[in-house]
Parts: sequence; structure tokens; C-alpha cells
Amino acid sequence: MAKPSSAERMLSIPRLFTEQRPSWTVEEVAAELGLPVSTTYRYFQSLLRFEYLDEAPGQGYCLGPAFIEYERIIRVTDPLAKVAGPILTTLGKTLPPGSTLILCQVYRRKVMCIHEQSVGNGLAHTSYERGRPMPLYRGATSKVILAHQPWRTQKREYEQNQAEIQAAGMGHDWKSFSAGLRNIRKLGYCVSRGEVDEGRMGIAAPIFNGTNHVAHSLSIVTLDQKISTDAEGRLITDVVNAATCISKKLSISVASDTTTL
Amino acid sequence: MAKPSSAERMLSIPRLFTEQRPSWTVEEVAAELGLPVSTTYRYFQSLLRFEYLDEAPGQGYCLGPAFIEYERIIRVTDPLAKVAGPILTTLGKTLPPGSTLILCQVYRRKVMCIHEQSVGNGLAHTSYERGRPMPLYRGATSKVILAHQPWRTQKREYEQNQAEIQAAGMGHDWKSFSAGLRNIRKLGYCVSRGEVDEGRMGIAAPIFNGTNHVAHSLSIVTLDQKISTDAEGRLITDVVNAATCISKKLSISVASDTTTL
DNA sequence: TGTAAAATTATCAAAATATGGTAAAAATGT
DNA sequence: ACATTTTTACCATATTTTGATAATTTTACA
Repeated sequence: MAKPSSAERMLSIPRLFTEQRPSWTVEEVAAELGLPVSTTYRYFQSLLRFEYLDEAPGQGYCLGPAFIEYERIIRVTDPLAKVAGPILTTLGKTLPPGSTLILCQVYRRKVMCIHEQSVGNGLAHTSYERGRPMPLYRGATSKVILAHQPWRTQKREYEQNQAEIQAAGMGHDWKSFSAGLRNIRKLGYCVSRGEVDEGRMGIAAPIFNGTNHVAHSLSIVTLDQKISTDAEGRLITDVVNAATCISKKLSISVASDTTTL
Repeated sequence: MAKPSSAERMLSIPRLFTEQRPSWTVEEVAAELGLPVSTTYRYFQSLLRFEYLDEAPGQGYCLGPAFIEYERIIRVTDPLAKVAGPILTTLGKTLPPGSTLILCQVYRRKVMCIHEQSVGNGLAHTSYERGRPMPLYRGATSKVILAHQPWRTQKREYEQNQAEIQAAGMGHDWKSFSAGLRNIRKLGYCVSRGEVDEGRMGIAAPIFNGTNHVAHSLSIVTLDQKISTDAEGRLITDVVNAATCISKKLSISVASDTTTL
């Protein structure tokens, strides 16, 4: 791990602000990071100026409005958002109540839930929520995305995360890992049981963007036990069809954007 | 304006990624900011490492998952969110369809919409939306917050933004500006017409947190013309009551947090 | 309103780090 | 597998950051 630069020390400060501890004083941050107080004040000045932090009256500082503002830009410029909404609503109507539909996106170094929609009555299913990181090597959601990455990406992933991959039972060597992914790719979907949450199963299908790359997946998470093989088959086709449908509309919307240029 | 430090040049890069232009290549950013390409690559490395940026396959780079992640932390740790939801739902039922309820928050240097809820059928009201900055000196929403800031804050605001304040007709000198704000404070609400959107009126009431500070406002935005004086009066009491109700619950929830310490 | 305590900003010489032109390497598309 | 594009590594030097302390501002409270 390379020594962090000055700017990186600054960028790392917001990482301290968590769900469990959303506000910090300057002194606390300085102590936590082992920085001199005056330097920490200087960092805070910059972070405040650019709105990455804000004052929390009486409790020090908290995450700033820049995050809310940029999140909105991501949200309103995401071509998937326009397209997926109605399809998920339709799909939701055919699914067993108590399930949850989730839309995930792969980023450079993580998979994250970007949309969650519970079917039937609003069972608070807080473990899937926009902005919640997902495990990279566990669960159908992540696997189905990994399975559709370019060959080179998969190999790099394997080499850099061999330990986790073996621990997750996704293969003891590159050959078996690769074969497993190839199989998911051929099937066009992935089913997993109990890998993320005990007693739950996930069914995931890939979403293709206009350029035949996969950066998203659509999953349904439901109780493991109460599903017959038949019902499972129906769920699979439903999810796969919805994902295909999103892919199609997505490639149309991307294509029309291109022609506008 | 002080010369930006190296770290600040880096922090300013995400500002380029807008609703209109959500992806940039490294070369484009370098050209835009007048930076050497190699330096810009170094900045990108850090921003990518901390997930402030991410690759947009085939289109350069885009805003990264950190913004979605931190936005979620802000959202789930905001005490207002828990409290305001049900009250807004109740309030919504008594209001004329086509109106919009908005919840705003004042930050160090801006007022921003943090929650929006349209009444009746979902008339796409995209000008108010979570994450959208609001003008600081226009509209009832902002004014009612400003009116409840401490005396010193108001004076500093006046001195630093004299030009905008005069342009907005909020007073030609400190005395009249201050008097206007004092009047809003005494009334306990603020009404504005056509200041933000042509043909619309806004009614805003302050929300007090547990320590008697005002960082939020509740507003209703509705068509200007179709409102009789009577109806306006009813709207005002409804909004003021709802805001008071939120303030009360907020101070209770804050108090209970404190006693837990 | 005034006063004391706390929080924040300014200062400045020394030391550490960022800079940026270029070369090397890696990724990408065919 | 190859050519093109994109990204990283390199390194001497100048520029910037650093951080202990002092000065200032804000805040709480009488």
C-alpha cells in the first residue's frame, strides 16, 4: 500500500463519518488519524469550502451537502433509472409478497445496490438499500455481474482476490473459477442460497447496456424454503425476461443519445 | 479569493461533472482546468482510489459510488427523516392537489431541498428535488430560515451579500433588511409569490431543533392565482402547525438521544 | 450587554512533498 | 496477436505543505 499523499489524507476524512458515528469534532478527527490539530483544521477548511463537510451545531461537523447534490446528479443522469422503473413495477405485481427486487451496479472496486423495491407490503428490508455496498464474491447479484465481465477483468480479479474467492467456494484455482463463471454466463442467470442472508435465496440476471457490457444486475431476494422447483423456474424466467427487457430499452436509449451527438 | 491548494484543485474536479455533462476524460479535465495531463492523471488516481470518481466505460470517467454511499449515511442518520415522514403524509391529505411540500435545510453556504413530496397525482415537479440547491435570498423557504438565524449570522450574511440582497428586494440597507427578517420571525411564517417560479407561491414555516436553532423549513408551493385569502390563511395555519409538530417531535428525539449518552 | 472559555484562523521558517516532461507499461479494440 | 490509445512510473527541483504558537473569533452564560 503506497503512502497516502497529503490530498489523500484529506479525502480519507469523510470515511470516518459512518452510520454509527455521523459527527466528529476537529480534535477527535485529529486524534483518530494521528494528525496535528492545526493541520486538521486546515483540512477541514478545504472540505468545508467544497461542502464535503458541514457544521453540525453543537456536535462538531458532519457530512456536507455536496454528497446530496452529487448523488442527485448521478441519479438524474443515470440512463437506467428512466428505463427500469416501470419494468420493475410490472414485475413486482407477479411476484410473491415479501420478496425484494434489487438493482445493482458494478464499480471499479465494488458492487453496490442502486435501487431497491419491496414487493407487497413494505417489509422493512433495510439490508438492501440504495448506497449499500454488496459483497463482491457472495450472492447471485455479484456473481452474475462478474460472470459477464471481460475475460481479462475476471483473471485480474482472481489473481488479486484469490483468498476471498476460495473462501467463498467459487473455485480453488483459476480454471474452476473461470469455468463456474462461464457456466453462469451460459445459463444467463444465477441462483444462490444463503450466501448473503441466512435463509434467503437470490436470483439474478445480467443487464446489458448498449455496448454489450454488463455493469448491472437485476435480482430478486426471497425466502429460501417456501419455493417449489416449479415456482423457482417461473421466478427465473420472470427475472431474466425483465432484465432482458431493461437491456433492450437501455440500448435503445443509449443509441438515441449517440445519434443526437 | 485565496489561491487554491493542491488538494483543493483536486476537490474541485467533481464540480465539473454536471447534469448536462456527467462524464469527462482525463484530457478534457486537464484542458478545462489548465493542468498538465500527468498531474491530472495523478489527481484522478486519488479520486478513483477514494471512489469520488469511477470509470464510465467508453466515455471517460463519471462521479463515483462514494457519493451514493455517503448520501445514504446522511439520509439514514438524519433525525428529521424519521420524524417528518408521517406528518407530511398527513398534511398532504388536507392540501389542494397539484401542490408540492418541500423540506429544506440550511448549510454553511447554501439552502438545499432535502425532501420533496407532491400532493395528489404525481405532477412531475422536477424543480424541487432532494439535492437541488435553492437560492439563498429568494423564496419563502430560504427567507424563513434566514429570519431565524442568530443576529450575528444575519449581519455577516448581509455584509457579504449586499448586492444580491438588494437585487432580491430584501432591503436597501442593514436596517431595512433586519427589520424585514424580524417581521417574518414575529409572524412565524413567510409567504412569497413568483420569487422562485413564475406564477407560483410559497408558504414556509421554520422547524426548530431541540436547541432552539432553525436549520430547516417546511414549505408548500402551489399555483398563485387560484388561492383565495381564506384558503391562503388555512394553508398558512396548516403549514405552521405541521412545522411546529415536527419541531416538537424533533426536540423529543434529540433529547432522548442526549439522555442515552 | 459583557466576560471568560472554547473554537478557529493566521503566521512563518524548516522540511517534506508535489510537480510535470518524458519514457515505459498496460489496456483496448480489431 | 498487433497497433493504438490510455494510464502509470520516473526523478531532480521548485513549490507547497507542515505544525507549534500566537492572534483572533465565536460561543455560552451571567
